[in-house]
Amino acid sequence: MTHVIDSKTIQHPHNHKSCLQQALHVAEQVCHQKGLRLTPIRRRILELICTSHKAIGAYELLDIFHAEDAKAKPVTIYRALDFLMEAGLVHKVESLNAFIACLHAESQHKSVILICTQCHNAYEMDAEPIYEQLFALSKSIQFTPHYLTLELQGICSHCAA
Amino acid sequence: MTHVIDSKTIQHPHNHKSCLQQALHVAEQVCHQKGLRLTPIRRRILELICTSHKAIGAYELLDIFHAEDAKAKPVTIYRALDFLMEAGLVHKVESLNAFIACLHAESQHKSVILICTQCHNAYEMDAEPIYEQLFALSKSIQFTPHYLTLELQGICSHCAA
DNA sequence: ATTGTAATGTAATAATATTACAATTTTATA
DNA sequence: TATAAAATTGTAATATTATTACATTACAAT
Ligand SMILES: [Zn+2]
Ligand SMILES: [Zn+2]
Ligand SMILES: [Zn+2]
Ligand SMILES: [Zn+2]
Repeated sequence: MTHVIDSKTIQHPHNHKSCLQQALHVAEQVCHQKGLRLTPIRRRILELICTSHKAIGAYELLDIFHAEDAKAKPVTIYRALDFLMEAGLVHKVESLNAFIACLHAESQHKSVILICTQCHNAYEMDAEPIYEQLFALSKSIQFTPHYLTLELQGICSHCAA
Repeated sequence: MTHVIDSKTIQHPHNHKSCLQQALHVAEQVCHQKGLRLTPIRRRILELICTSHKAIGAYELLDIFHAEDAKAKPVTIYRALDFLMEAGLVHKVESLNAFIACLHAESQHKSVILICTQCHNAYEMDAEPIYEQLFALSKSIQFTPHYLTLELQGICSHCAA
C-alpha cells in the first residue's frame, strides 16, 4: 500500500465521487476474489459509510438506512458492519465508536487512522514501518503481537490553513 | 519513563501489592503536586482499578463500589474516571471500553498498551520513539498531531509459555 | 459568616452493541 | 429438478456503555 492519504486531495476539497466509486469497485473485486457475497444491504451500508470521509456511527447509518428499508434494525447494521470489517472494507475507529470505509482494501493494510478533531474527517495513512517497529519491540519482551489499534487525533491541513 | 513493563515481573506472577501501593503513592504525589483533590471516592475507584492488571469496565467498578456505597450510580464512576484520566492516573483502553491504572503517572507517558487476549491483562510499555516517528510522519503531510491511541493486542509471555 | 467553587446525590435517558430464535434465500449436491 | 445444508435476513428483546440535568452538600477563600 502506498500512502493512502494525500494532503493535496483527501484532506482538501476534492471530487469525492471518485472516492466512492473506487471504494465500491474495490469492494466488488475483493468480494469476488474472496468468494464473499456483497449483498444489497451490505453494499448499501458501505455506500453510506463512503458518503463522506467522516467516521459514521452505527445508529447514524441505521437512521439513514431505515428510511430506505423500514425492516432495518440495529442488528441489520451491525451484521453488515461485521461483514464489511471482516472483508477489510471497513474499519472501526475505536476512539470514536464509529466506522470508516477503506479506500484501498485491495492491498494489505498497516495504517494509522488520522482523525481531525475539527472537521471530523478521518483517513488512513500507511504506517507499515511503525507496525514493524512496534511488533519488534513487543517481541523483544516476549509479547506476541496480533492486532494494532493506531489512531491519531489532531488537526488536518485543511483545518489548520 | 523507562520501560513500564518488565516481562520478568508484571507479565508473570508477582507481588502485586507493591503495584497497588506504588500506584496509590504516585497518585497522592501527583494530586498534591497539581493541586488536585484525591477524594475518598476517587481514591477508592483507583484502588479498585489497581486490583489487578486486567482492564476493568465502568459497570464492573460500579458493581463493586455500589456494594460499599449504596448511593453510587453510573455517573459516580464516570466522574471519578474522568478525574483520574484527566490527572493521568488512569487510561481508557479504547479497544475494550475499559480502564487501567497507570503505574508511572509521575512521568510523561508515550506508551503503548499491550493487551493479552488470553489472560486479559493489559500493561503499558514505553513507546516514545514510535510517537516521535508517527508525529513526524503526520507533520510531513501537514497534519498536526495531538493525541495518539496505541493499543496492541496479542499474547503475553506468560500465556505463551 | 458569607460567598463562590468543587464535588457529590439523584433521576432519567442517550448511545452503542449483542443474543436468541424464526423465516427466507442461496448454494451445493443427490 | 428436488432436496438438504448453509448463509442471510427478519424480528424482538435485552445488554452494555455513557451522558445530561438539576439539586444538594462540602470545601475554600475571602
Ligand atoms: Zn473523498
Ligand atoms: Zn479537519
Ligand atoms: Zn501487579
Ligand atoms: Zn496473557
